[in-house]
This record gives sequence, structure tokens and C-alpha cells, in this order.
Amino acid sequence: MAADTTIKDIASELNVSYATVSRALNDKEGVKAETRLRVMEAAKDLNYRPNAIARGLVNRKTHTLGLIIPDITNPFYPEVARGVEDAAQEQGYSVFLCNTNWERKKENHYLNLLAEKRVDGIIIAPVAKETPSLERLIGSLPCVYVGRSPREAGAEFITIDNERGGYLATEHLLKTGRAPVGFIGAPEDSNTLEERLRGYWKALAEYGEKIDERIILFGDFRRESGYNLVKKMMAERVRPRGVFGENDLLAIGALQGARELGLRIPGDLAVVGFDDIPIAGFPEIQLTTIGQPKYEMGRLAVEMLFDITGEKEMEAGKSRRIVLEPVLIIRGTA
Amino acid sequence: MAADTTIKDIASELNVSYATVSRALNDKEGVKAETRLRVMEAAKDLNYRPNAIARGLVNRKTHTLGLIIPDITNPFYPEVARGVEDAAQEQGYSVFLCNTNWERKKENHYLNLLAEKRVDGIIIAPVAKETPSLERLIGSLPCVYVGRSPREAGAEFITIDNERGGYLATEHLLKTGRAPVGFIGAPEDSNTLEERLRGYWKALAEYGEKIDERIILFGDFRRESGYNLVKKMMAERVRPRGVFGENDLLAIGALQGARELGLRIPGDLAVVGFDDIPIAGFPEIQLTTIGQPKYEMGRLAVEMLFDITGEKEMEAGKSRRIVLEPVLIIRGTA
DNA sequence: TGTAGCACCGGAAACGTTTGCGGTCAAACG
DNA sequence: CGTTTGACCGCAAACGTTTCCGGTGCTACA
Repeated sequence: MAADTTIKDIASELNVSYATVSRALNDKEGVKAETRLRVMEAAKDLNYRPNAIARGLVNRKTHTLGLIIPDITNPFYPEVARGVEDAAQEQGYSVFLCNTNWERKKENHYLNLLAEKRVDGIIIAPVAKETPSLERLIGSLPCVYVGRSPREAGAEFITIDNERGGYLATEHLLKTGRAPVGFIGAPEDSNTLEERLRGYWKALAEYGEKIDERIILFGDFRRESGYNLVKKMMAERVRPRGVFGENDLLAIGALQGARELGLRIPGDLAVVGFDDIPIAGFPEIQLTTIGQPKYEMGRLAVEMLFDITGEKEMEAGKSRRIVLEPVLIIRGTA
Repeated sequence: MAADTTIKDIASELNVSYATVSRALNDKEGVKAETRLRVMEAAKDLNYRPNAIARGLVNRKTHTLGLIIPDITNPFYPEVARGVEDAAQEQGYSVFLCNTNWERKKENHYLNLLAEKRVDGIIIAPVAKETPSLERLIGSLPCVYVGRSPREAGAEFITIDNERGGYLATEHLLKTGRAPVGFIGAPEDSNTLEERLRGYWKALAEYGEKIDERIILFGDFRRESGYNLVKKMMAERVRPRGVFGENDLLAIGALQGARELGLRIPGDLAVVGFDDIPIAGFPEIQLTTIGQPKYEMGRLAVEMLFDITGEKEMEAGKSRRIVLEPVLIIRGTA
């Protein structure tokens, strides 16, 4: 709008070259202390604001990160978002927050956009099992996956062991005598489904239970889905006495659906979720679940990114391909 | 990293000037259909990606918005964030999400950063009653406030009538015979406190109750604060039979603290909150509260922004200074 | 055949920085 | 007094685009 004052304005005001102004403003050497002072002063007077766009063009660096998440409305993601934002800001970076709403098309769109905007790196919690459009970018744009370990070798990631998490959840249900236990999940090819489901299968197998497709139900990631699915599940002939929800929102929905059916929790039906979102710990909910260090994962993702770009090396001994150990948090629902 | 291919690469590949390439790529006229095709093809072959930085420099437009919110972890804000993101994306804009963590220093920092990055506009849910550093920017950078009406004339905003909301909440408590009713709020100079508190006062006055400082308590914006504050309040000699929480998180914390004290809700203590975050409607919570159209507010904010910049006029009749009517949502806690 | 008009294209400036290179000037050295 | 040195600074190129202005060649008309 109102024409910004540029480095040239300062230069002509002071009768120096604008190279000098640039040097003065950036604390580069080769400019007299007095000149530097005059420049600083003029800059303040003229209300000068460096143009990060121009700067980015010549430096080929934008000091900007892209963060792609599927659903900012799911309390899991804001937590990791805070982690990445805090860590990024500490290094003077800012972040583009992109919400894919679980749509691959949108994910794709944002991936391209971020590449065009020449962000210095991307952190992504992908929508689905695979992200082909990203794989094409890798190599030209540093990237770390969070929450899922990507198929391709060479890609960096931070995640927890989803299979083990699924196993732990199901095992807990089984160990406390809740067979048969059902599964409530998101759409078939979602990012973490497969692994968590595999953990579920594994526990079933280990405890001599067989897989029953009638109580393995898929919907979407919203709470309502858990609510509907549990009702559907309870209408089957095999009535499960335990349910494992792929995430907490789903599990909480299941809780609510079950209660509406008149079931007592955990007496008639035990429920365990995944993520340990803040609400899960509310006294009114007390959801048994699998914990993930969300905020820390966000931070770590940024650290890994900076390690790749050379912006800042990680502490020795830290890997760029981290899979964290999930922990079972036993509360009231199982 | 791997050197990006530029418009010049395409040009030299095809033995045309890069002006022509630019025209072809941007669907400008003045280039033969056949040439255009050849350019498009070469662009695809060379995996060309327009450089938004360079583009932004010459166009003086970044197609980027800044969104500043105090706490992405409070479910209120992700909701409005989704609104702005969706609306922005529809016009081909992306958004910088900045989280101030209720710190004015960080807010300030981000304001400067966004200005340097030459975003095309800013949407801000401010930390405090006043935002001096922003006021200096206004005029050079289009901006709309959300959730609070700024002091200065001329600034655009979308908010609900916080005073009326506070009034409605308190009135409901009073009308149902819950006097004395206490107030739980955030730090003294927070963005919405004053107005909501004024509504509280007004209702008190209207119902012949007098203000009792002992049951007007301030903490921060987290749930824990509500939890602690209600306990403190209940230790006073004047034992309130109703509490109005400045936001839902606070109110829910109060709920939990009160229950832990052995109080029955709403029998012994009635609680009403503000915001109507998703959890408030959970069967386990059933918080009576004041509703705000969060998502819509986000959308409207960017519409207003685009109206200012001339990017896209708003529908006729819509104002750029909107104060919405709050609605009381009666559920189980009052 | 000369010329006006038009479609297509190229040259070059501009956007606001950073930075390599070279120039000036004074001090210091022989 | 001449030369070297080093501190300070200016010039100009570069980053990757867009866009204005003009030039070329062709068609169509007089």
C-alpha cells in the first residue's frame, strides 16, 4: 500500500551507496561505526522494514517452514503444531500452517504451493499411506514425516511405533478379559490405520482370538464416526466387550454411543483410544489410551529438518529416523 | 537445493525469449498457440515450478495472509483458523499461522515478521485490550480484528457482542435463582475480559445484586486455572451458587474443581461458559454456554480483508465492522 | 507495389536486496 | 617522499519474475 521505504531511500537520504546501507543494517563489517549509526537512525526515522521477499530472492532462503496437517480441529495436531512453531521460532523461522482436511487433493495442492513459495523445509503429517507427490519433491526439498514412517527409504521421520501401540491397546483389553474386542478406524488407506490395525491383529492372534470382520468397522476421523460405528457394531450378533479406537476422538465417540445404548463403561464395554489428546484426561472422560509426546514430536521434527539443511546440527546420537515407544495410559474406560 | 529450473532454462531450451515463456505460462495473449504448447510441454519436462518469491517481488503481492491467534491449543481458535484457511484458499491465498501463546512480546514479533514478509493482510485475535504495534501498521497493511473490537476508529473487525454475552450468561444464572454468582476470568488486560465482565456487572446491577470482589477471580486462560479458581472461590465466606467463566475452558475447569469439592452440578453450583467449543456439547460435559459462530467468523474475516484490498468485494449490505449477536445455549450445567 | 495493420515476439527495465570486486584515501612504513 | 597496507565505501551484477515498448514479418488493402 503506502509505498514502503527501501534501502535506497535511506541511501539517498544519507548520500551513501545502498550497499553500505545493507552492510550497516546487517552488521557486516566494512562500515565505519559512525556511518552505521547514522544508517540505523535513518532507518528508524523512515520506518524502514526490510523486505523479506527481496531478501529471500537473493539469498535463496525464506526462513520459512511448511507444516501440513490433516485436521487442525483434532486436538492431536494443534499440540504438534505448537511444538514445531516454538522450535521454528527459536531459530528465527516462521511456519505456513496447511490444513488438508483429510483430502489428498488438498494435500497435493499445498505441497505444490509450499514448493513454489520456496519454503526451506516441510513437515508433514500425511493423509494416507503414501504421498506420491511428495516423493517427487524429496531430494529437492528437505522434508520430515511426522506420525507415520514413509515407505521410501531415505526419507526422514518421527513417529511412534503404531503397530506396537495397537498391540498394547488390544492386549490390555484382552488381558482384562474383554474378548471379543472390536476395532473402529478411519478410512481404509489412512496414514496410521494399517499399522495400528496390524497391532490389533497381532494381539488377537497371540491371545488365540480370531479376526471377525463384523466388528472391524471403518468410518472417518471425526467423533461422530465413532458414535455411529459403535452403535452399528453393537447391533451385530457377536457383541464385543471391548473396543479399540484408532484415535481418541473415535474412541470418545464410541463411549458416547455406547452409553446412549445403555451400556455401562467399562462394565459392559471397555474402550481404549489412541493419542492421549487433552480431553482424554478430563475427569468426565477418563479415557484409557495410548500416549504420544505430541509437542515433543513437533519440536523434534523441526530439529531434524534443521539438521538436514545444515541450519543447526542435532545433538550427537540423535537419529533422523525416530520411532518412539508408545505407552499405555490406563484410566477409567478399560 | 538441486538447482531449480527457471523460466530462462525453458527459454533457452526453446530458443525463445523468456518474456515469451512468461506470457505463455500465464495465459497472457500475444503468443501463438503452437508456441504456448511447446512452452507448456517444456515446462512439464523440465519440472518447472514458478518461483513465488520472485513473482511476489515484482507484483508486490504475495498471495499470503497472516493469522495471529493467542492459543492454538484452545479449541476455539482452530475453529476460526479453519474458517480463514478455507476462505483464503478459495481465493488462492495461503496463510501464516502465528501462535502468540498469550504473550504480547510474541505478538509484536509476529506482527513485524508478517510485515517484513509482505503478507497481503493480517487477521488477528489480539492478546490484550490494545495492540499498539499493530495500530502503527494499520494504514500500510490491511487488517481485521476478530473477537474484539479495537479501540481505534477506522479499524475493521468481526466479533460478537461480548458485553451482551456476559450479560446473557449472568442473567440466566440470576433468573434461575443462582445468586450470588461469581466470575472466573483471565488476566486483567486480556482481549475480551473487560467487555464480558461489564456484561456480568450489568446483569448483577439489574437484578439488584451487588458486586463482590471476593468472588471475581482472575487467573489465565487454561482449564487448570478454572479448576484452581473455583476451589479458591468456594473457600470464601460468600459461597456462590453460580459461576460465569470467561471462556469454556475455564468453565470446564470450574466444573471439575467443583465436583472434586463434592458439589453437585447444577444442584449446588451452576456454571456457564463462553465460546461453545466442541467439547462443551459432549454428553459428558453438557456445558451451558454462550455460542459464537467460530468458523463463520474466520470466513467473514477474510472476506472483509479481501474487500479492503479490493481482491473481491463483499456481498452488498455486509459491513466491515460486524458485531454478532451472542446466543445462550442452555445445556446441563445451568 | 507501397503501406497500414496486426500478430507475434525480443530487449530491457524493474522489483529490493546481497555481495564480489575494485577504487579511494589516509596512515604507516621503507 | 614513494609505496604498501588496510579501512571504508561505491559500482554493478545477480536472484527469477513481469511488463512496457518496440521491432519484425506477414496479410490485406489501396
